[in-house]
This record gives sequence, structure tokens and C-alpha cells, in this order.
Amino acid sequence: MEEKQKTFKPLDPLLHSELRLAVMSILIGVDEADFVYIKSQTGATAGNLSVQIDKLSAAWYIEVEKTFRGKKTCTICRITDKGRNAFAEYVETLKQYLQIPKG
Amino acid sequence: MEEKQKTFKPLDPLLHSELRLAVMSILIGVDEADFVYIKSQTGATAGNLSVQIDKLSAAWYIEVEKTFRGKKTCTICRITDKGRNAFAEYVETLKQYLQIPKG
DNA sequence: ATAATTTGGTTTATAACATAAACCGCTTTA
DNA sequence: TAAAGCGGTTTATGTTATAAACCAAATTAT
Repeated sequence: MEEKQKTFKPLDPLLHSELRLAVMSILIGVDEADFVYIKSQTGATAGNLSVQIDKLSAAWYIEVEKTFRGKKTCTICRITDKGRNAFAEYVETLKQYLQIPKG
Repeated sequence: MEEKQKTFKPLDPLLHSELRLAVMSILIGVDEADFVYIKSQTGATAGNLSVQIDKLSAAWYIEVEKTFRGKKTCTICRITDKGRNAFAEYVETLKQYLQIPKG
């Protein structure tokens, strides 16, 4: 009978990270974006970005394609349906914490 | 001449924490709340809550008053103006990440 | 040619953080 | 008066974020 009175839904820990959230925020608005572009938009270091992209990719929130632009390697990222849904749910959950009405 | 193109404002690390944010979210809506109430609303363990309240208090985002309710100790928390401002700014900053229009 | 620099990343070492477990003093109950 | 419960705090540990170090390929300078 332990009524826990849980008012706050837990926040998806994969998205509750400044850099990963910024990456998702970028990807949700475009068809695709490459590593260099994301790096410039977020101001992140390459190492940090590499790690965080790996994590999002391991969870299938994004998919990563390695190709070439001319002779240079190019890492292209796209958000997946799973990622889109997770992002949307994260936003709704967070609204509760931020006192923003749902919708 | 290194144009960094910083699109994303940094998120206040003190507020970008699930439990601390929940605590602030509670306190912003009430005059005051005690430890036991906050614990029940958040579902946090006492240890975790104690630590996070200390951090918010050390930054003067909240103020903590230790009194008695009858013979039992009672830890009362209130948000400060500094905390209120920090929370408001955090919300506005986060809206950018979440693609929610300002306001 | 080849040495030095830059580009586009990955790997790894470390610092910061969140969390639970263990603990403590006081109070209530058995 | 022993045992259990309440209201917390302290500390130990696992997780996470982050930067530093590194690497291969490409470009630029000598």
C-alpha cells in the first residue's frame, strides 16, 4: 500500500544531456547533417561529439553513414523514427518540470 | 577571426539535473516546502535529496531553514529571487533546444 | 620529393556527477 | 530499556561528460 505519489516522470537519460540534446535538436529539423556541421553548430569538441553521436547511434536514435565528400571522409547523421518519438516524449515530460502546459 | 557559430546557449548545469530541476519546479509554485514533502513528491532517496538541496542552497538558488515540527526536526526550503531568475532563464534557454517558441 | 600542417575524426584518461548504502541522533513504541 | 522508526547527513561507488592525446589521410609549404 505504499502510495509513492510520483509526480515527476523520469527524464530519458540519453536525451537529458546538453550535447546530445543539441544534436537531436539539429537533426530533428533537417533531413541530414554531417559531423563538421554539427560540430560547428554546437561548438563541441570533436572528441565529445564523437562519443555522444556513438551513444545516440547505439540506441538507434540516429543513424550514421560514413561516406566521402571528395577525398575527405564525411560522417552523415540522420534522426530515426525511434529518435523522433523519444525526443517528442522527452519534450512532453520536460514540460511538466518547466511548468509549460502540454501540447 | 574564428567565427564559432554558437547556436546553442549553455544550460545552467546546476539546473540541468533531474532531481534538482524537480525540486526547483516544486518550490517555484509554493511559498515553502519541507524535506519530507519534496521527498514524497519526487520519489527521491533521502540521501540524494539531501545532497542536491545542499547544492541548490550553496548557490543560493534556495534557502534552507531548520526548525522543529513538534519535537521532530524539519527542513524547510524556499526558492530565492536568484533561483527564480535562474529557473526562468533555464526554461527560456531550453526552449531553444526543444524547438518551443520563446515567451 | 618530403616535411609540416590541417582535416576529420576515434580512443582513452580524468574529472565531475548522481545515487545508494551506511550511518547518526532523537523519538516513539513494545 | 530495547527495538524500531523518523528525519535527515556523510561517504563510498558507479556512471557520465569532457578534454587531451592520438591517428590516418589529405593538403600545403619548402
